[in-house]
Amino acid sequence: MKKEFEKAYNPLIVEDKWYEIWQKNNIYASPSERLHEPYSILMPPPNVTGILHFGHVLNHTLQDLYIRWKRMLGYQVCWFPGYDHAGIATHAKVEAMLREQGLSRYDIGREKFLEHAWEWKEKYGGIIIQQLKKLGISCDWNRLLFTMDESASNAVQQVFIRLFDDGLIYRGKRIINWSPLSQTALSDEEVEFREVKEKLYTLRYRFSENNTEYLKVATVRPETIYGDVAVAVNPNDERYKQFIGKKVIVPYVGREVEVITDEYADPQFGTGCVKITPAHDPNDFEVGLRHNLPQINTMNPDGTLNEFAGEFCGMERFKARKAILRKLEENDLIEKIEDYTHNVGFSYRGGEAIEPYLSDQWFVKMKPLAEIALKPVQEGRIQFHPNHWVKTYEHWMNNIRDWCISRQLWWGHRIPVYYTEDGRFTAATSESDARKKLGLAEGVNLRQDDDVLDTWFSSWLWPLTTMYWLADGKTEETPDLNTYLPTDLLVTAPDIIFFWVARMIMATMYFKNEIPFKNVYFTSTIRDGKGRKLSKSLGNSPDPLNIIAKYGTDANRFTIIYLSPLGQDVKMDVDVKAQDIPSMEIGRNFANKIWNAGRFLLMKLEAEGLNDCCPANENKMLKTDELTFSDKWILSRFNSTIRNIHYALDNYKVNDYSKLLYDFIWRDFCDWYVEIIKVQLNRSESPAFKRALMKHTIHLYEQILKLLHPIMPFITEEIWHLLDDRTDKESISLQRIPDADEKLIDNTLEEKFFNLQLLVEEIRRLRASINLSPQQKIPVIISSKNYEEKAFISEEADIIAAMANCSSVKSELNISKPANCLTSVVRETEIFLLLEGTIDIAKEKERLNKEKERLQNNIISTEKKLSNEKFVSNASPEIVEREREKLESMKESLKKVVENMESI
RNA sequence: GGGCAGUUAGUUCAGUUGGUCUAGAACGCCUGCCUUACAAGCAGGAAGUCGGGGGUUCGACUCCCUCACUGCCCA
Repeated sequence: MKKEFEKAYNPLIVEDKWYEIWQKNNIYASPSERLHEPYSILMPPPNVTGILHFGHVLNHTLQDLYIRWKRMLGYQVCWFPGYDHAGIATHAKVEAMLREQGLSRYDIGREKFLEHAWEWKEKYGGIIIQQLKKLGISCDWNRLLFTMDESASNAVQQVFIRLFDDGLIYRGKRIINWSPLSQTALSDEEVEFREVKEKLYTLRYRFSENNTEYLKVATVRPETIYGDVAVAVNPNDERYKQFIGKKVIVPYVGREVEVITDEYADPQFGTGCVKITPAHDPNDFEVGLRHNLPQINTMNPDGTLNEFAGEFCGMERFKARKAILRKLEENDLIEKIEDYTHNVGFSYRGGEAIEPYLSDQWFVKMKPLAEIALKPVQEGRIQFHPNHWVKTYEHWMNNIRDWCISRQLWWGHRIPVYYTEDGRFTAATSESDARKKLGLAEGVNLRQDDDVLDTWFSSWLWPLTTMYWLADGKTEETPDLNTYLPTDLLVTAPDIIFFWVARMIMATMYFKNEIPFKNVYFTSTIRDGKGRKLSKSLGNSPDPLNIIAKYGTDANRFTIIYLSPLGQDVKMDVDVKAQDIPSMEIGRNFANKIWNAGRFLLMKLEAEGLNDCCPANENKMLKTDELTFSDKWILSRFNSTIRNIHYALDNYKVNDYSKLLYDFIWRDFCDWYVEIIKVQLNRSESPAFKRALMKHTIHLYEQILKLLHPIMPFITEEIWHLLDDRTDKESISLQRIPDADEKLIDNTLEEKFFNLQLLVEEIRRLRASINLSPQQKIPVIISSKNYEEKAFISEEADIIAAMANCSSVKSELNISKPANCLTSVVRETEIFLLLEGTIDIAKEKERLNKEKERLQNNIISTEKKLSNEKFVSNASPEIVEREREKLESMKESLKKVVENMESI
């Protein structure tokens, strides 16, 4: 036997070895020119600061599964990898590094800061890419794209200029989501809302003309009172009609403001009076615009109050809230304090509470883009899996708001807008280009916008930049675009449907009038045993690399697919302390099973001296007329499995794919067929036949490996090489995956084999009922109901004997029960287990009685059904006929059971 | 408040257009086995009134209504 076949499969060495060989031979490189039918996938670019988590494992396994499957189907596949520059996250890392040296970014300046950022990226930025390689993925690493690469940056700049020139990008003073921690604006999608328990303070706004009277105004943010410019009531609120137009004093602040009416004031909320603070609340901002109110910004970018907040200037916002409340309290300006639960926005990156903040920012006008992006999804040109995400997508598109794209950072694509000293501006590729657009003379001084673009402003171009669109800022058509756009599949977590999926559709539709991808697969969310999302902050996520080291990549890949049904979350027990996920044993044990099946086949070939025998018949397979019943059965099962696998993958039921393979390999192939070929080898005297049978089985096994390869690439590659003399340049991943041969699928034959399995299992059950040890082999007589079955049983007697551990299996036609035996009836066929010693009559009677009762109950319910005229007339004839046959068969079986009971 | 999922053995899930479904599998559990590929294994077993209620139908896990609970998304 080949020494490589250890008793247990050890994935560690095998996996590293093959990934290196694949890389060395560059077998997953994809040409730009169209040679065959293409199939492409865009890898969602991981964040450059990121590290591998289980979401990546699932996501990349799915993508690799499809890429490998399609590659083996003969498509020209291309999987585009890359990573993004993660503006805020990277910026924060570099600033933290500087802080350690006692420096701020302003101390060293923009240029030096960027040098540091690039250094950081080179040093730590590749970690996630290296980790992804551990997953065995077959993307084309030659195409690795970073969003800040020159080619992608050129496209980003062009896109900004074009959208600006088309009037789809504008600059404006708006309330945006401000991150005090990162000191930058965020888009709406980067804000996460969470329920927070706070207090609702009802404050007293005294009337100017009569300061013993006051309006009660409820607020959760008393620290913003310095920005109050009005108090609003609903125009229909009878309670306050008399106060409209009157002046009130902002408590403690002392500013006199007017009572105005606006629909925004909700009579149901609080007292029905609401303070209006246009610079600190998006709704108030709108109210302010409607009523021409001033906007008083009382906060600094770092979240401290500014000089407009009087004595609280410089105080952090939440500390200021407490301090202001104390003052209000002292001055008897608080009416009441209630518990109040509401949603508060938090930064997606930094996690701190978002500040609605008034500032100048750049926006993309989304309405026109949403319209063109909605169409292909509604028309089905882009399909979502599971489909129900379409509704979420539609809702977002129909209620879309403009996208804030400017970020007050240095790391990222700098906004290509140039300003004159007198405030004119345009978007351009360079200063001189800008001068031309503005009609200015060569020497005129210009200043470029300081801000950079949202990282997603580069990610939304992913379908284009990965294919070198506008790589030089000019070239529209590229070979890659011709070959691979639209791509076929996008696999992504559902939480970035708006961030990314929707916007890629917008960009690709707008700039290319083409869909970016045909299918979007939304992955499951991975949760721990308690149903909590795996996350760093909860500390419930083991490092996937540790789990891989323990169980192997293939095992991880298989298990995670096996456990993740389409559209539902995956729950796995995790043990972070031990860095363990016990359910990974499913995949590991399965890999070991596959391994040992291969080990057995090669051992058998060698042990029987078959590998050297009959050189003339080197490649001889079994001829059709040499196939036994069992050989035909496994071929039938195999081909229907292939058919079902292709169907499952075509319909994104990856979970079914893994289960089909698991069941077929473990149950049909290993438990039954491999055991049966042992019998078939034993009963033959002909080495030539034996060799042909082994060739046949090994060929079948090899085909199984191919079907398995997309999900377990390493073990299949390893075994495929052990089965034959193959060079490292050859790879199972480049082989053709088998197609189902419908001619070999025979349901009648499978049904017949199923009956044989029932007989074997019933004999085993009889043996177990009297605790026979495996050493005690007992003779069995099977009494068939007809001649055809009797012949079949004698034909397969040796297989039944081997599978059910009998000393002999004798086939008879309708004989009556011999003395001293255990009996059972399986679908009218009787089994007699001949015993030497005495049998436990009471126990046996009890067992048979149970069976009798079961049959009787079934007979009664079936008779009831058949005596129901409405059933007979309404149900389809086949159903009625089936019920009749069932009834007859059960009656016959019952008769035999009763007879056997009586003759004990 | 609006929308979308889901609720089936101890656990995680299958269950295709309603009729071999008196509901399957895997893991776990119990029993017996180191049977010449595999103890990471083999054989056997126990375990569910399919979330509650109502309806349609000859027939409902499956279709409709309603309620409850869980999760997600958006206000």
